[in-house]
Amino acid sequence: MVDMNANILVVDDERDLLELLSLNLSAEGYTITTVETGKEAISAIETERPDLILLDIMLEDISGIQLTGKLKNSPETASIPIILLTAKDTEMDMVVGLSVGADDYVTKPFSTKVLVARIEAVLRRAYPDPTAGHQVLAAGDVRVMVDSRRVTASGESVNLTIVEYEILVALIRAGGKVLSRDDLKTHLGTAAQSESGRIIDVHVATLRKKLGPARKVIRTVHRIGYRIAKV
Amino acid sequence: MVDMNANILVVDDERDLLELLSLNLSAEGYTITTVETGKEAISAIETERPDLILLDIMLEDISGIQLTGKLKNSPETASIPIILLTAKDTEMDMVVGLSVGADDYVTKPFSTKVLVARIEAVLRRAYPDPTAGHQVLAAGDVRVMVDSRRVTASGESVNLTIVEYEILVALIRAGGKVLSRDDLKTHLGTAAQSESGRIIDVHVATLRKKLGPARKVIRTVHRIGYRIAKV
DNA sequence: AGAAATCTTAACAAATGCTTAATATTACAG
DNA sequence: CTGTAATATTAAGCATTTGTTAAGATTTCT
Repeated sequence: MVDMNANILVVDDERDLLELLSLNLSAEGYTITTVETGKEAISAIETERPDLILLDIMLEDISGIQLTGKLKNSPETASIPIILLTAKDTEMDMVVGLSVGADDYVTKPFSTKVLVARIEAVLRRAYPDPTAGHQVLAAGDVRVMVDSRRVTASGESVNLTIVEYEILVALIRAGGKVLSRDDLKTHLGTAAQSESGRIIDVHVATLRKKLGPARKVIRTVHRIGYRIAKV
Repeated sequence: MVDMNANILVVDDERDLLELLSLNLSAEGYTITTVETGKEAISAIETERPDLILLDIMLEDISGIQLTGKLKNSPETASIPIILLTAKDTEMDMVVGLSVGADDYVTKPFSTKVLVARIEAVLRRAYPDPTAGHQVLAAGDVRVMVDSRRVTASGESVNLTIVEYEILVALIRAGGKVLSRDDLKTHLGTAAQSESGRIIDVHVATLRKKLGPARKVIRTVHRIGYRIAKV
């Protein structure tokens, strides 16, 4: 379970259903907030910051689909998963709902068991286990996401070429140890020939340029090579 | 198991077989109703509303095939799955039976084990697990409804070929991790052969074209492969 | 079997980035 | 402080990689 205490907002204009859900979902360990109209929902989202929204497709003041579109188009709320509650006979609406950005739907009537299963599936998808973490290399303000080969410097995303990337990773993995230009060439596979000398210098130059202010993590060691600054 | 307590109607004019099935299937946890004629079957279907019908192809008053056609043509009964029981020497009939709408067939004589396996397979197909949920994959403005294999880009429905779809899903499931062209070929099963490399490029091109403005969710990683932008 | 859709191959155009070379700047010895 | 060697930077040519298109091969559907 991702978050046993997920904060769920239920939006529906049937009081009976609200009461029922409130009771059953609380019993499952969720924190429930209920509102009856789209307007109330919007303000509740701001104040409660729910982890998940259960949204009836038919509300009094606005359609659940419109509200979904609205929420999914706003950067602050786009990441909040939404499960639509629909009647069986509104399958068309449901398809539209999904294409507008809803994460799942459940047709009424539904059992608590089914609903809880869906809720957990959606939560699991929306909030992946952070402990499963992807490998991240870091040096100073520079971070390297190994899986996706993405690099950030001072929080900014940076686009490195394969050579620049390999040089950076080799240096960080060396953990402060000095790597000679030949060492680096070896890491690049281009090692064997090691003909002309200035290649690495050029790549380091472009790498530093792209790193911007964070460039200081790459230190030159005169007559020896390069190393990562441990700070 | 979808429904351990499925209600099964057995229609056959051999009493011995009825008794045998009744015994064995009850032991497997199913609720069994048995009748000997087509006429009885029709009234039993109305009163019992069975989840599955085991139907002998040769009855006294009506052929199992005719009955199948009748049931599959009536809206109220069309969704009830039917397994035909046939003798080995009536293979022709069996083919006709399937074309009329039967869901499966078993040739006599059969073991309980085989029959139960078929029953469960058919039930699983007819009554999918409601807790399985309707998974939706998302990346930027691209959404994939896994159930229906439908894809939308910027809200517009998009028609993808199998290969394009598989590439898209593989990339999204990778969650931003870079997939090499070989990785993608593996996902397509076309991995082993197909030496020349440009295939994936072409499919990615057509995929991007179809995605329109949302094409930017597929990023090229030079010399490595492709990945999904986590926008 | 014929038609339509899809997959694959091949070719060329465009872009990317590696490398070279030429020039500017910095580090270090004396 | 000055000269020399080492390093940094920049720009441009060239090779590789990728994007795209169209035609042929294959599969699928009717």
